Amino acid sequence: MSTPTRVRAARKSPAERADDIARAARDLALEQGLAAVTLRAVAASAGVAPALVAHYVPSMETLIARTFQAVVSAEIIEIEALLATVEGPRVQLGALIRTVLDGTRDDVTVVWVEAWALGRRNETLARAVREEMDAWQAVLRGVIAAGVRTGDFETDDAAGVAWQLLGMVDGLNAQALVRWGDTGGRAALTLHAVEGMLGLSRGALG
Amino acid sequence: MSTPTRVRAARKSPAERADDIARAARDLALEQGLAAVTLRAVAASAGVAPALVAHYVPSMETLIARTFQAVVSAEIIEIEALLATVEGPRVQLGALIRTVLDGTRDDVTVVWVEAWALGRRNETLARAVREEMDAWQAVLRGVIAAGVRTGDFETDDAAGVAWQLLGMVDGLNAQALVRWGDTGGRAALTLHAVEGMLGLSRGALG
DNA sequence: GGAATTATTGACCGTTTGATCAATAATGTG
DNA sequence: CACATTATTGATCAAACGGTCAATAATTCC
Repeated sequence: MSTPTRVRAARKSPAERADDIARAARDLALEQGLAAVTLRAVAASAGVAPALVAHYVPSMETLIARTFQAVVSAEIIEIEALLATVEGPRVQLGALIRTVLDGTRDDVTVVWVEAWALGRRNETLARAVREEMDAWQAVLRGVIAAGVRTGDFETDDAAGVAWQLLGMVDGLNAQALVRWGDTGGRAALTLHAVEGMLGLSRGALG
Repeated sequence: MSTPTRVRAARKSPAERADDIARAARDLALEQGLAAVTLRAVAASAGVAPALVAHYVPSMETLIARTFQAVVSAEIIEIEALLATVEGPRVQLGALIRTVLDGTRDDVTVVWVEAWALGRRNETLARAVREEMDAWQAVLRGVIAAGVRTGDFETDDAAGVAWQLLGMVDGLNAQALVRWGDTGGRAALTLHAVEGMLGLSRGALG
C-alpha cells in the first residue's frame, strides 16, 4: 500500500492552469459522466490540490455547466463540419442521422442524460442545456429549411420537425445506453420516420 | 422558529408500515424525482425515524429501484387499460401516442430520466430500468404486431419499430421537461413519423 | 397482571461533498 | 541579491448521505 502522495504542482500561468482544470473536467465527464465531476476528482485528474480547483472556478455548479457546454458544443461543431463535406439536403440529413446514431458517441450521450437529471438541481446547468438544445435544433432546422426551399422536403413547420428529430435522436441514444446492441436498424428506421414527417416516399433518404 | 420535532410513530403491523414507506418513496419520486428518495427524506415523509426506513428496506439502492418500478409499472397498466377501451390497431396506436405525449406526465418522465442517470451507479436500478423498458416495448410490439396481422401496418420488424417508437417517445418527453411549451405538434408529428415507419400514407393514423 | 415479543427510536459512525483561509513556496522585479 | 507578488497547499468546516445497534416502548400472549 503506497499512500497516493501528490507532489507539489509546478507553478503555471493562470490561463494555462485554468485550461488544465477545464480539460480534466471534460475528460472526467466523458469517461465517467457529469456526476463524476467533483472538486476532488477534478483536482486529482489535474494533479493539483482540491483547493486550487476551487480557487480557479466560481463554484462546482458552474464548472459542471461549462464542462457540459464544452462537450456538447464540440459535438455540434463536429456535425457542422460533417455537413460541409456533403451536398444536398437529403444527403446531408441522411449523413447526419446515420452519424449521430452510429453508436460511437455513448460518452457524449451519458453527458446529455446526466445533464437532464442534474439540471433539475443546478439552474446554471439547466440554462446551458437549454442553450445547447437550441443550438442543436438550429443546425437541424437549417438543413430542413434548406430542403424545403429546394423542394426536397415538404413541411410548413421546419422548426417543429427539427425539434421532433432532435428529441427522437436523443431518446434513441439514451435508450442505446441501457439496451446495448440492436443499434443496427435504428438509423434506417429513423430515416423512414423522417420521411414520414417530411412527406417523402419510402426510401427517399436511404 | 419551531424545531420540527417528531412524535413517536404509532406502532403498526410490518406490512402496513412497509406500505407506508413504499408509498412515501413513491410520492417523493413523483414530486421531486428519484434523487430525492433518500433515507432521511423518506423517513420524514412517512413520519418515522430514519432508522426505521433502514430497518424495513435492505438498502436504499433497492428502495430506489423498487420505487422506480412501482411508478413505471403503474403507468404501463394505465396504458393497457386505455388500449382496452378502443378497437383496431390504428386507433389504438393513435390513442396511445396521443396519450403518452399529452404533456401531463412530467412527473413520470422525471423518474425515467433520473433512472437512466442513476442507473449508471446503481446496478439494481439499472436492471429494473431494463425490465420496465422491456415491458413497455412488449406493449407497443403487441399493438404493432396485431396491426401487421390485420394488414393495417406494414413492417417485417415489429419489435424494431416498437423499440424505435419507445425511444422516440422517451426522447420527446425528456425534451419537453426542459423545453416546456410547444407540446402541441408533437403528437401529430410523431404520428406522421410512425406512418413513415409502418408504410402508411400520410394521415392514416391521424 | 406479568412476561415475552417486537416495532420504533436516538445516538452514533464513516464517507463524501463543496467551500474557506491562513500559510507556504515559487516567480519575477527593482 | 532582496523583496513584492502570487500560485499553490494543508487544515479545517458544515452539511448530507447510508447504515448500525443498543435501548425503549408498545403490543401480544399465557
